[in-house]
Amino acid sequence: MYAEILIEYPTKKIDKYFTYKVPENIQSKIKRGMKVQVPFNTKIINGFVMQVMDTYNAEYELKEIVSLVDEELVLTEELMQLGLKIKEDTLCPLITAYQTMLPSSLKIKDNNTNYNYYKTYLILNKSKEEVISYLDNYHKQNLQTKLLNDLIANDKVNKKDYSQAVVKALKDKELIQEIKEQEYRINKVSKSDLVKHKLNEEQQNAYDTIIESVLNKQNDTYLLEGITGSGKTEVYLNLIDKVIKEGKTAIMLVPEITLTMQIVERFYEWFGSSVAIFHSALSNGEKYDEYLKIMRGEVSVVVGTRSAIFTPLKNIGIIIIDEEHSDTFKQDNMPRYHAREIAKERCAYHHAPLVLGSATPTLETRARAIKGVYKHIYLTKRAGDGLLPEVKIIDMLNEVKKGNFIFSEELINEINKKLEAKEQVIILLNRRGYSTTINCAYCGFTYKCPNCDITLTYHKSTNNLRCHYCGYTIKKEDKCPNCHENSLNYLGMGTEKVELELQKLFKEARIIRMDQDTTSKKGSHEKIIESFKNHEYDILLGTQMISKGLDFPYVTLVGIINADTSLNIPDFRSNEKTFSLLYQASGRAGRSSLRGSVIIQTYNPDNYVLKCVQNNDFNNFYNYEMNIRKIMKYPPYYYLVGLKIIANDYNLALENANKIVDYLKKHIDNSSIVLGPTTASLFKFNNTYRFQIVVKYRFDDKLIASLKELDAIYINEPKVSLEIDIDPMHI
DNA sequence: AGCACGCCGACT
DNA sequence: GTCGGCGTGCTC
Repeated sequence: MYAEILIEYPTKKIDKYFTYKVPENIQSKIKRGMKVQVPFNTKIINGFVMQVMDTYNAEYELKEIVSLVDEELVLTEELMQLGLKIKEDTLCPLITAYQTMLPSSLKIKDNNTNYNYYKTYLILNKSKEEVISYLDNYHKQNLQTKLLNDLIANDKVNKKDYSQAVVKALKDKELIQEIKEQEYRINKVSKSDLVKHKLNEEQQNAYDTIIESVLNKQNDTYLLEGITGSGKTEVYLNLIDKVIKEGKTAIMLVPEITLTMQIVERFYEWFGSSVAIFHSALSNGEKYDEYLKIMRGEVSVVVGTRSAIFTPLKNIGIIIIDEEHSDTFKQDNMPRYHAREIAKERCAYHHAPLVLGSATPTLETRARAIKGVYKHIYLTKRAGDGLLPEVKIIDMLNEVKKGNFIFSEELINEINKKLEAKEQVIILLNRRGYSTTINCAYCGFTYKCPNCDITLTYHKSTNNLRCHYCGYTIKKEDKCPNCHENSLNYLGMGTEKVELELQKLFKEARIIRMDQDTTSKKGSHEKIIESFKNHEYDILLGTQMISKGLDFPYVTLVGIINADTSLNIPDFRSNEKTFSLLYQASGRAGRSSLRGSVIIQTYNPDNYVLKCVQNNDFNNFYNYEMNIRKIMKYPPYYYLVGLKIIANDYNLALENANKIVDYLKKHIDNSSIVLGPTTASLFKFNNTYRFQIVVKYRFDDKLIASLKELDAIYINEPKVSLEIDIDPMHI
């Protein structure tokens, strides 16, 4: 008997199967998808069984498999096939695809840690009658008596509840013994007095439509487009409830669990121990446990982030992706997969519907829904009595003239009012883009590429501005070309500075800040959110992380400082991102019966994106932005591929980048557009130089083959590496 | 990926 | 004369 083995090394150079002999003692157990140990070159390493064969024509002596690593862990046939698909779609080594499906504790690589978690219990070693008669003759009222009585009443007790000495004494008397039981680290039970909100008409309608697909085993994709606060979660909960009652399972993906703890709690309340959660903030042991529960078929629902899409649930009845526009669903290292695409595959396999939920879906998704590829369901009303907030746009140009650089008069007045009324305020400060962009402190002017409509990136060494899509370059002037002020070196402001300023203006206010610095510790997210929710603070100041999914009933004002910064990020999606960010942030205001208001400060008060946010008008924004995408040939009208050429030597990188451009232009369809090479957004990083090429295409059956060809060439190129990102989220 | 083999330079 | 630099090639 022989087996084809996929080796653990995640490199394209050995992305193939190696054949081994199967020794007698494991022949009856070995199966496709199992983890084995094999001798490889000079070492013993792990690998996956890809195929078991009775005969094999070897040209030389084959080595033997050493052992099976884990008989319980078998990658299901579904996932085995999914791995091939991922390799095909993202051009990664096959083993990398399988590795990402497994929690790190189970990955195919050397680690022999036993993640099983045991709890030690004490049980009686003699019959209850014997112990009772012992106690009758033993009159001391001490801890030993207490423990024995406890055991008579409860059969088993937790060892940790009693001291080592007491346990030892009774063990020596041979009255008790210890037992170990495997325990899951996370144990939740459902709430018995659960309040289930009655669905409103729209929600009920959405539910009825989608559940039809579940019951008829139809592989439909739905876009559930619901305004903030329209109660999408309630629809999900009801759908999943029904799916479970049908004896099936469900996966629900969320962008970031820490920010979505409120939703997870709802899931625990409904489904208790039938829920497994899965995300990166879990410890390895916790992940191992949750994975084990899923593998053993002990749970029906998995709630988690991107990687949860690979959990080995059987008989999936529905997959839901909440906040489908979030870019966390695309992995930005190998394999560069998008959870939405994986979800489609899995739903097709299980004949189950996929639900994409968002208030601001990506244009790609919405375009498909409008074309009828996806089924489009709207939720247009807030679930409670809440009204959508009133949005005001403040022209910061006027404020700067008055000397207000950070807070406008209007915002200060409104904050004061809210503080007096004992209501809460959220201040959102836009993070600056990672690239160096230049804008004018007085009028907000930014340099844009005339060809790509992308903000230009500043290069200090050459004092010029460059488009990192097409390479367009312009010299930086001293004076702003728009308002002619000498004010072009404006460098935004950080959350800390704003916090200081805020504290100065509102001396009595209790302010809490939430950004990268204050949330680095595990659990700090939840702490900040919890304490703000409990009204221990009046003002929450933070970056984008405060804009998503949170529900604070007493927040009635959201202030957005510097709405422009995200518009200026050099990315074709920056309008979309800005709309979504501001719209989501606005949605934090007035979620209960109190009417909320939103103040947006900007240097571009007439900007279309902001106007659409003001009118809560996603539809209008969509039409406007689709038009730009069409003219500029961006998704969803064109597909994109991003190529990065990385080398330690500037000239080597550039030469190869040029070669690749030539190669592509020669080999791919001439309806496709090749842009670049140009410096990548992180041009010089870690002493390596990065150049970038962007391909825009509509229909090109030669492209993928060419990319594979290039990929194969650069595998054997030691000094230059090539990274290909098909369907990138940003370039 | 990891490791052995191999062919060149400056040292106990 | 040897130790060790890393470039090259192979792994069932």
